[in-house]
Amino acid sequence: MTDIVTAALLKKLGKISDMNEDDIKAIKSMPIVVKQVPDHHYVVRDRERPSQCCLVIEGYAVRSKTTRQGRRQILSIHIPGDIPDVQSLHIEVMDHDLITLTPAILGFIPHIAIREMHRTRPRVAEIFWRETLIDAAMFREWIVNVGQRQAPSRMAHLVLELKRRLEVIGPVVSNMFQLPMTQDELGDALGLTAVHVNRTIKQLRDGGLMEFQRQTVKILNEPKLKELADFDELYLHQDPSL
DNA sequence: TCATTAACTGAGG
DNA sequence: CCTCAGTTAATGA
Repeated sequence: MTDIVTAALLKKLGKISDMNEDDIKAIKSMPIVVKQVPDHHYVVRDRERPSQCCLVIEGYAVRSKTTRQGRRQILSIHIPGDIPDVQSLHIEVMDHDLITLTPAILGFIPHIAIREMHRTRPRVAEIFWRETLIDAAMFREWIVNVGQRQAPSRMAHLVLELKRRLEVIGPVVSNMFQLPMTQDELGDALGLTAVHVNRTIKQLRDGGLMEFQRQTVKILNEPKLKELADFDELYLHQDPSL
């Protein structure tokens, strides 16, 4: 398996933990089936019982849930290096959907292989544990965001979180990065209507805080944006020594 | 199809 | 009375 498949994953895990060479070797030697999928492709659906986990190698994906009335809540945004459905390893039935935002390259890893790696390399199991708990911390922050913050803070928070996470794996250049979501999709993530998302983006732009054009975010005034967002990156736990 | 903007509305502080 | 956010509608890219 070429290293590009696990490159982003290893960068991220290296950031949140101290791995040794054997841990890295074990992760690199997992049997991974790589597939290309189109944008807005359902990778796994609510109620399905996958026998493998999905590693995002290239592209973006979201986890979401849709109510009977057809209203969708986007629960999390996933970037290369993420294993969004790692919970399926120990919870058989999916309770939400996993959908690509962009054309994506995904790696599928059989549950059996991950379980075996966890048995032979307990340290890797601990690192996956830590990663999963950080995932939970991000959900807590997401709840606070959607439940208690006003629209401009919500938007600013989402943008800053994504920037921090993307920086670990690479693609943030001169304060710019890809946010491949329509304003309607951002609304589903933030609990706002698309019209209000548009108003909010305009407000942030007029305030000189950030720009959002053709799926690209440019952060113009990060200190002000952080203050507005009430952004404290502790919850990302990217530095294991803290 | 998606983004933009205005006008209006109601809830709630 | 003011702020925030949803709805509707018109317009443009």
